[in-house]
Amino acid sequence: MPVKRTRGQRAGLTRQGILEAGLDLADREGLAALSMRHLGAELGVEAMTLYHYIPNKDALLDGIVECVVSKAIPPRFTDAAWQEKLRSYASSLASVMAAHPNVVPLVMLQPAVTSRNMETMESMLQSLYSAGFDLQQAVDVVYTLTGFVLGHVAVQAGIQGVRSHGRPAEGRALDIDEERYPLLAQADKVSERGTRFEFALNALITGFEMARSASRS
Amino acid sequence: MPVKRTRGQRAGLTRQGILEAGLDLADREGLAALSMRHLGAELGVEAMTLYHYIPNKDALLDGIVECVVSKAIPPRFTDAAWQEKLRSYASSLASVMAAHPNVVPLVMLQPAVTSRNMETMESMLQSLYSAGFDLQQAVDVVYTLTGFVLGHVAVQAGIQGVRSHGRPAEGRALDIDEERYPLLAQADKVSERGTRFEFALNALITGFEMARSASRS
DNA sequence: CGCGTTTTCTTACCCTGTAAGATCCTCAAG
DNA sequence: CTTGAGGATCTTACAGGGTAAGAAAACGCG
Repeated sequence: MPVKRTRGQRAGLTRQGILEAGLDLADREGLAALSMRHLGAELGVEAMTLYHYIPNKDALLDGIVECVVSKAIPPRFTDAAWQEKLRSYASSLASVMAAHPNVVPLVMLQPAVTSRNMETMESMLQSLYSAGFDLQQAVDVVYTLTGFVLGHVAVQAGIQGVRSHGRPAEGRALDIDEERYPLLAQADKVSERGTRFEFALNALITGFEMARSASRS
Repeated sequence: MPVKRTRGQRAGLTRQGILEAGLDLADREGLAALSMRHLGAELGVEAMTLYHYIPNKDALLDGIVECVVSKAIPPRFTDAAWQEKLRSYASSLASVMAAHPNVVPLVMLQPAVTSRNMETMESMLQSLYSAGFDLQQAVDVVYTLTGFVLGHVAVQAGIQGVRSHGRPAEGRALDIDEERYPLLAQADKVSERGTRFEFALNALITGFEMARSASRS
C-alpha cells in the first residue's frame, strides 16, 4: 500500500512512524524485503529521505527491535512471587515474538539494551535476590531465561528470516525415514506443540528453585 | 592468504573445501566479509567458479552450518543415563558454537536437519523414552534443550554477526546508572559468567526430572 | 593427435546501502 | 506581498553484492 503523494508534497514522516512501517513491512513480506528503497516506497518517499530520520540501516533495524521488544514487558513492579514474575515476563516476550516471527532473527542478533529492558531486569533481579538467590545466581537466572525464550521462539518458528530470499513460511516438507528414526517419525506426526513452552518454562523455573534451595544448605 | 595460481591452472576445488574455507573466513573476518567474490579470492578463484560446486549463497551458508554443527555431537549410543546424554550433547554443541561465534547467527537461522543430527535426536529420544518420559515430553525436552543452548550461546556471545559491518568483537561499552539499577550495576562488575552454562543446564535437567516424576504419579 | 567433458573466467544485470548536492516546501521577517 | 532561511525531499552516482549466460581454457580418453 504505497501512499500516493502529489509531486513536492510533504510526507509527514516520523522516526517512530518509519520504524512501525518497517516492522509492518518485515511482518508482511519478510526481512529480505526490508530494504531502504522498498520501505521508502511503502511510505511514498524516496530511499534517501529516510536518512533524515535514521542514520543508517543498522539503526533502523535496532529501532525495529526496540519497537517490538517494548511491546512486551508488562511485568510491573508488583510483589508477586519471583516465579510469577519470571513466568509473566517470559510468556509476554514469547508471545510478542511469536506475533512477529520474521524479526526474531533481529532480536537475537542484538540485545537491545533499552532503559525499559533494564528496568525489567532490575525488577526481576530484585525479586530473585530477596527470595534468597545470591546475586550471581540471580543474574544467571535472568540471562538464562532470556536466552531460553529467544532460543525457543527461534527453533519453534523454524525461522526463514534473513535467508531464503523467497517468501516467508512454506516450512520444511521433507519426511522422516521411519526405519532409522522411529521415535522421531512418530513424534513428528503427533507434534501438538502448543504446550511445549509452558512445559519447558515450568521445568526451568523448577530447576531454578532447586538450585536456590541447594545453595542455601 | 589468497592462493596464487598461474593463469589457467586448476584450483582443485571441492565442495567440502569451499565450505571449510568459508567457515574459516567467517571465523577470521566476520560474516559480513563472507561474500562470493571474497571467498573466491581466498581460494584463488573467481566468484562464479564457486557456483559449480554450490547452487547459491544460501546453500553455502547451509553447508557451513552443517559443517560446524557436525563438529559437535560426539554423544554416541551408549547406555549412560539420559541426564548425562543431554548434558554431553548440550556441552559439546555449546563449546563448538563458542569456538565459532561468528557463525552462531547462521546456526540459529536454520535447523540444519542433517542425518547426523537426526541420529543424535533419535538417540536422545530413546534414552528419554525408556527413562519414563512419554513421547510428547521427550520431544519437548530435546527441542527445549536445543533452543536453550542456542539462546544461551547467542546472548553470551553478545553477537555482532550479520550487522555492524565493522570488525567482529569490540563489545558494548556503555555503563549502567547505579542509581536506577543498583543490582544490575553491581552484577555487571562481578559477572564471572564462566559457570553460567553449567548452572542453567543443571537447572533445566533438574526441572525435566521433576516433570517426569510429576507426570508419573 | 582430436574431441568431449569438466572446470574456470568474462561480462553483464539488477539490487543494495549511502555520500553529495540540487531542489522544493514552509514559514517567519521585513 | 516579497524574501530569505531552514528543513524536507529528490537526483544522481558509486562501490559492492548475488548470479545468469556464455566464452575460453585445461583435462582425460580415444
